[in-house]
Amino acid sequence: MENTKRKQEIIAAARELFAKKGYFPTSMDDIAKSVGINKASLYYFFEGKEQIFAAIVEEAILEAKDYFDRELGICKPDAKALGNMIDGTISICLKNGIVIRHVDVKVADLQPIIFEKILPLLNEIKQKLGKTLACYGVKRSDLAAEVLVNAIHAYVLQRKHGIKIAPQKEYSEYLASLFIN
Amino acid sequence: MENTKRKQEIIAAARELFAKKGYFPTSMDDIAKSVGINKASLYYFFEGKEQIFAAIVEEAILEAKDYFDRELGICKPDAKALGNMIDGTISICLKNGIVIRHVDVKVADLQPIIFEKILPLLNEIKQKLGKTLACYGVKRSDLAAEVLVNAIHAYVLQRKHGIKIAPQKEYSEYLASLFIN
DNA sequence: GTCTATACACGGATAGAC
DNA sequence: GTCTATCCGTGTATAGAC
Repeated sequence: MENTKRKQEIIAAARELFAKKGYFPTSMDDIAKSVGINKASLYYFFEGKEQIFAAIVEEAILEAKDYFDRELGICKPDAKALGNMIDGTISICLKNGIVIRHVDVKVADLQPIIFEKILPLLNEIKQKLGKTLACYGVKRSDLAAEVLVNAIHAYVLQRKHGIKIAPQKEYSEYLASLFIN
Repeated sequence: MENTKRKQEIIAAARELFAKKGYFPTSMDDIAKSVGINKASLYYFFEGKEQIFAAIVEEAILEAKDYFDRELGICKPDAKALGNMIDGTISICLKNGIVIRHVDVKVADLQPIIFEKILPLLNEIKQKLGKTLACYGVKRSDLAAEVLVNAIHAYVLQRKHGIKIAPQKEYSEYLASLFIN
């Protein structure tokens, strides 16, 4: 039961490295060193690199889904509320950086199962976001949701890599203002 | 002089593969097979994998810069014109898919020179786009440019990987309508 | 220019001692 | 659980014949 702690350390270290350097450039040795154990020990907890990745994705999906289930239910036609929701979304995506990089998963040619877990979630979020926006009185809410998700996606991607970009709060509020005046 | 043709074939094949599978998962053998020659022959034209990548980036930068120098000069405050410009941008990015994935370049930990070539271009485009939008009467044109570039970025990324997303024309027009009413 | 053959490094993974 | 040692596949790159 208490090996769960080590396992969690590994997931945390790997999440950080994958998000920062990418899946392929991160070696098992990198992960091990970051945790402070020997490479071989990783295989006591996980079957392999893919399984570590899968665990990260699993965890991130649960957390993201949880957040959106809470936040996307309400309908408060208010630019400020929308701005806050966007801000929260960015924060969550920054933490679980890997989720937003779903294309990388496909590119990685890992177990397709992983990819097939993420895509439905993303679509579900888009759907819910669309409904929320519709209730906010936004026209073409389907496209609006698409744009919103994309704008967040790219923002997170750049932030993760230290590329200079607008402050999070400002960006979130501006995004909200595009859809609600 | 006429080895330029083969060189161009290699660049084209590699561009396609890098954009589709990513830099690391693409092997020199993949590229060679795609061209229809032996792996070893690649080294007659290029010093190595990084150099092929650099050549792609070089070419893409020139083409993109050329396009934007032509398109971003004019100021025609018209949603239709803006929609067309966005549409053209997406097309160019789809062709030179790799440019838009500038984060991958950083992630790849290739010659930093490459990355430093792309970032200024991207910023230049953002700048010009901002000016154009400002002249279109868009308020907060700096943030608008950021959002626009990001929305395009993510769109291209998903298209490249066959993820179902709104049709290009529709998406472009909707984006334009967000900024110009 | 293009090939075959091969050197060589790196990274994922396993065996087995402690 | 964690280690050392090692295997082995893959992929970049080179040597050298044609």
